[in-house]
Amino acid sequence: MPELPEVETIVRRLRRELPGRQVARAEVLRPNAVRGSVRRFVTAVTGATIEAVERRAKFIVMRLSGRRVWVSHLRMTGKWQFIARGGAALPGYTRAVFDFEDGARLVFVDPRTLGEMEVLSAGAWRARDAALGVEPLSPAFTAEELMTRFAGSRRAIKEWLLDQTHVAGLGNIYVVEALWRARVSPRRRACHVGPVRARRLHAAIIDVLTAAVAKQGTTLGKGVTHYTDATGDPGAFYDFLQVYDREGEPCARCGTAIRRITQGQRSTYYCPGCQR
DNA sequence: GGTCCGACCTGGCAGC
DNA sequence: TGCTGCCAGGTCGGAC
Repeated sequence: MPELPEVETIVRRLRRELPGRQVARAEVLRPNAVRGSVRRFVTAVTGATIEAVERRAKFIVMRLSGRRVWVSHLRMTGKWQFIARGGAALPGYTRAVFDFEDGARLVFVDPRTLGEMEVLSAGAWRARDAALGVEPLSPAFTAEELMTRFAGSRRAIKEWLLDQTHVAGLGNIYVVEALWRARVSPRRRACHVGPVRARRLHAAIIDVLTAAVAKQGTTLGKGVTHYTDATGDPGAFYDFLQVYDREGEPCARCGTAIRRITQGQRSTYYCPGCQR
């Protein structure tokens, strides 16, 4: 599922292709791919030039001419695919198509149709941005800041880390992996994560995200619902996962069988032997 | 204000 | 082989 490393991989690919291109035609095939009025959205992107492609948390942010911002979120199964002029036909589950003046296309594909996009004013995007938490791969993300924030919450640390208003961009896979690396139990209350564990967790979050970005993210399986980047390539980080999707396998650190529990209606994988 | 939980959505897969 | 029902999970909104 697209989390920070997967979205970053897609953004890096789109950044090579999109800046400077003008949208000649926009077609929304499934209305719920757009938040709000489809007609207004199509009017806003048609004729606009993409000036920059950025990532914020799990959002893909395309800066448009006219100080507008095209924001998309892939949710579970969304994908952006760039198709060069004369390239492949539209993939299955295409939800929106954007034709550029030079014949290239940008296609939004989403089998489970939870992904969505919208065009915002620069001011509206700034407000949305301000509500998101710190970027974990930025200098602003420090162990001290993390410790201070932990102190105010009795939530389980795993659920706390998934809250995008705290640390932006983390999702289920990388939270689970970071907790394993830091030897912190996912059930421990945030306010009971002391300085030693907080520093380990801070380092583990940076390490696991950096490693996953280097491997172009994680693809869990095959099929249309699994992550691929903007050119259709899968991520290669799956083999480096230590606990996620490894229920019953021995922990690489202590040999205890990896356990799966449910927290906040989501699967959590952890080692009951060495995560405390 | 913080926390919890259902809804959204549909492909994949296990079980029968 | 075909059908049924559960599972996956990021975000939002409502309830407590």
